[in-house]
Amino acid sequence: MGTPHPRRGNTRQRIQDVALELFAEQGYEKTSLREIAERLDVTKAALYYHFKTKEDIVIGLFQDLGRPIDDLIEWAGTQPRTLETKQEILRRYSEALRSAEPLFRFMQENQAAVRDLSIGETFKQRMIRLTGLLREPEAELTDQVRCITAIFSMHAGLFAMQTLEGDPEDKRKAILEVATELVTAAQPGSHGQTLSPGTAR
Amino acid sequence: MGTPHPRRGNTRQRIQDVALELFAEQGYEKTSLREIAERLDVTKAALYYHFKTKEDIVIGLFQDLGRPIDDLIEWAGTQPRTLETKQEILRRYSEALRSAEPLFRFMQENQAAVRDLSIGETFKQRMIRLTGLLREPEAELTDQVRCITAIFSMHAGLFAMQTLEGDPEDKRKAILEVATELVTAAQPGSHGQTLSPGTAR
Amino acid sequence: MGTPHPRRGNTRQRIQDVALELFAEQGYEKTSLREIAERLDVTKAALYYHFKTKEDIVIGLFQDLGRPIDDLIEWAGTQPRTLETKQEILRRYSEALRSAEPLFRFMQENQAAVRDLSIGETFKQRMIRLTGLLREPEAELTDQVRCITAIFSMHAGLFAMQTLEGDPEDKRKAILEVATELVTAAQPGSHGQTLSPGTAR
Amino acid sequence: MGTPHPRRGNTRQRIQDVALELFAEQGYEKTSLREIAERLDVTKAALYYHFKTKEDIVIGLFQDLGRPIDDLIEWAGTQPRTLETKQEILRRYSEALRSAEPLFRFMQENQAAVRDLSIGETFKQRMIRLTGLLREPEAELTDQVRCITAIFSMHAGLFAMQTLEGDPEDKRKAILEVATELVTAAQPGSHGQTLSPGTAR
DNA sequence: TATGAATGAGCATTCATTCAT
DNA sequence: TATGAATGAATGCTCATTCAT
Repeated sequence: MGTPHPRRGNTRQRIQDVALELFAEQGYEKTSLREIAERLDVTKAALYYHFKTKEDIVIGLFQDLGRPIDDLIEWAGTQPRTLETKQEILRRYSEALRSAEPLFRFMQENQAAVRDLSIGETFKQRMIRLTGLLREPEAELTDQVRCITAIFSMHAGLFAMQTLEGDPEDKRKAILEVATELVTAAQPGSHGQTLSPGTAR
Repeated sequence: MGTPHPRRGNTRQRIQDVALELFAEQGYEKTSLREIAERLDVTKAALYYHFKTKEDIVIGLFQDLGRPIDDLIEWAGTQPRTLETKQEILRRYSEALRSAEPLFRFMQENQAAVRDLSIGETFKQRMIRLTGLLREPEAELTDQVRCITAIFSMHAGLFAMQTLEGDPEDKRKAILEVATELVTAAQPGSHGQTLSPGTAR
Repeated sequence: MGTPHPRRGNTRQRIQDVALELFAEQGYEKTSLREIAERLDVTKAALYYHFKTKEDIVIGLFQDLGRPIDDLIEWAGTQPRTLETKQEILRRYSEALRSAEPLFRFMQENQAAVRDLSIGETFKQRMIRLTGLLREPEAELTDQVRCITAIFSMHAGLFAMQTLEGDPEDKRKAILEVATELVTAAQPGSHGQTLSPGTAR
Repeated sequence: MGTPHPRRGNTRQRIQDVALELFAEQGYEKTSLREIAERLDVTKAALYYHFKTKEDIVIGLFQDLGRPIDDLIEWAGTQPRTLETKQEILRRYSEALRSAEPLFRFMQENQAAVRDLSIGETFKQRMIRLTGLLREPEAELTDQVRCITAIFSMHAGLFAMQTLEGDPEDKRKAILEVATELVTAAQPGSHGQTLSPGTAR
C-alpha cells in the first residue's frame, strides 16, 4: 500500500550513494546497515542481496570511484620523470579528488576504521606509489618532504580549508598552485630559485 | 617496583596510557572498554570509578596532553604578528606534536569519531585559532593556503612520512623547515624572494 | 555427457543428491539452501520450483531412498515369525543400509533435527515395527534387548566402526554376523546354546 | 517490581541446567540463547557474562558432567586387560551414562551439530579410547565388532529402548547384561563357549 | 524451467553503562 | 578503590521463503 516499491533495478547504486553519504557524514563505524536500509526504505536483508558484507559496500565504492586515481597512477608510470610530468600529476590528482570528494573525505576521516578494511592496504600502496612518482629517492630530505606535502596538502583541502572563505574552485586552484610550487622547488637543480608564480590552471 | 601493579594509586594514569595506546592503534570505536580493562587486569567497572564515560577518558587525555597546544596558542596571542613569531609558532608546534604524538595520531585517524565527541569542536576551534595566527585574512588566497598547509604538513608527518627512511628527528626538522618556508613565502612583501635555506632547529 | 550440467531435466535429482551429501556431511540445520543452490550453480529460487520447502527435500529423499526399508517391513509382515525369517530380515536390513548409507547416516546424526520434521515420526514408527518383527513381546527383557541391539548395532556400524581397519564389506558382514547371533540367542528355547559361528553372507 | 530478582549467585548453574534441558529436548541448533534467557528470566547479555559463547555452555556442561567418563577411562588404563576389567568397565560405563543421561542423549541426537563444536573431537577420542580398552586389536573382526557393539548398545539404550515396557532400572541391567555377554564372547579363547547367563548387577 | 530482487524473522554476539556490595 | 552481576540497545549477518517476470 502507498507505493509498493516497484522492484527498481538501481538498488545497488542507491545503496552505494546513501552509504557513501552516511559514511562520510557520520563515519564508517557509526553508520549501521539498519540506518542505510531505513533511509532507502528497504530491509537490511536487501542490502545483503547486493553486497556480501558491510565492508563489501566500501570495496564497491572504491572500485567505482577510486578508478580515476588508478588511471592517473598508471598513466604517470608511462611518462618521463620530468618536472612537467609531476606538475601534470598534481593537476590531474586535484581533479580526481574533486570528482570523488566524498570518498576521499571518508577515507581521510576514517583512517583508523579503513585501516583494517581490505582496501586500507590497497589505498596506502596507491599513495606510496603516487608520492614515489613525485619524489626523487636520492634527493635531500627536505625535497622529499616537499613532494609528500604537495600531495597531502590536497587532502587537507578537503576539510581544513573550509575555514577559508571564497569560491571552492578558487580554493582548489590555490591549493594546486601551492602544491605545484612545492614540487617545483623540490626539483633537482632548482635550489636558490625564485618561487615561480605558479602555473596551475 | 617491578610488580605487575606498580605503585598503587596510579590507576587513573594507567587507564589513560592504555586507552591512548589502543585508541591510536585500533581506533576509538574499535577499542572497547572491556579490552582496556582486560589489558590492565581490572574490571570494566573499575574504569567507571575513574571515568564517568568512555568519552570522559578521551577528554582526560586531551586535558593532560593537549595542554602544550593551549599554552602555545595563548602565548602566541600575546606576541606581535611578525614573521619571527610565526616561525616560532611552527617550531613550538612541531615540538608539541612530537611530545604528544599518539594523541595527535589518534585525532588525525579518528576524525569522524572524534567529531561527535565533545572535544571535537574544541579541537577544531583550536586549529582555527592556530591557523588564524599564521595567516593574514587580507592576504592572497594562495598565501593563506600556504599557511594552512604549513600546519597540516606537520600532521601529515605523523604518518605519511613513514615511507621515508631516515632518523625521525631528521624528518621532523625537514618538515619544520618546509613549513617555515611556506609561512615565510606567505609573508606580505616576500613574493619573488629566494627560498631561504631555512632556519629550523 | 561429461558437461557440468549433464542431461537437463534431472535437476530435481541433482538437488536431492547434493542436499543429501551436504546434510550427511554438515548436518541438516547447518546446511542452507543457499549452499545447496551454489553447489549446483542455480539460484535458491530454482530449488523452490522443485521442492515446496526445505523439509520437502528431506521428504523426497526419504521416499526415494527409504523405500527398501518399507518393502522389507511389508515383506516381513507376510512371513512366519521363525528364526529363519528374522535372520533374513537382518540380512536384508544390512543391505538396505548399505544401499542408502548417506541417508541413514544423516538420520542417525541428526536425530534432534529430524525429530520435528514430519518424517521423524514416520521413521520412528518404522523402527518400532521393525524391532517388533524381531522380538517376542512375551520373551525375557534381555532377549528383547538382544533384538533391539541387533538392529542398532547395524546403525552404529555407519560410523562407530570407522575406527576399525579392514574392508568395509568385511566389516558389514561381521556386523551382520554379530547381529544374527544376537537374534539367534534371543530365540525362545535357545538359552545355554552354543554360539553358532554365524551364517551371514 | 514483582520480585526484582536478587542477584542470586547460582546463575551459572541455572544456565547450564536450562541449556542442557533445552539442548536435549529440541537440539543444539534449534535452541536459541534468547530461549534460554527467557526461560531463566534474564537477558541474553547475562548469559554472556557467564559464558563467552554458546559453544562455551556446552563445553561447561561437558566438563562438569563428562567427568565420570574421564575418570573411568583413566582408571581402566591402570587395570590389567582381563575379562574382569572389561566387565567392570561396562558396569561403570552403564552407571556413568545413567548419571549424565541428558548430556549423552544430547550428544547422541546432535552428533552432526556436536561434530564441529570443539568438544566433538574430544568426545570422539574418548569413545575410541574406551572401545580400545575393550577390544583386542589382534582379535578377529567379529570379536572387535562385539566389543564396539557392547558400548553402543548402551547408547541405544538412551532412546531405542523407550519402546520397551518395564522399569528403567531393569532395562539398564538387561542392557548391561547383553553388553557383558558380548564382551565375554569376544574374549580370546572363549569361542564355542556357552552364553553365560550374565553377571550384571 | 528458472531467475532477480526482496522480505521478515531470527540469531549470536558486543557494547557502554549501572549499581549493590 | 574496586568487583560481580546484570541490562538494554544495538550490530552485522543468515535463513527460509515469496513472487513477478
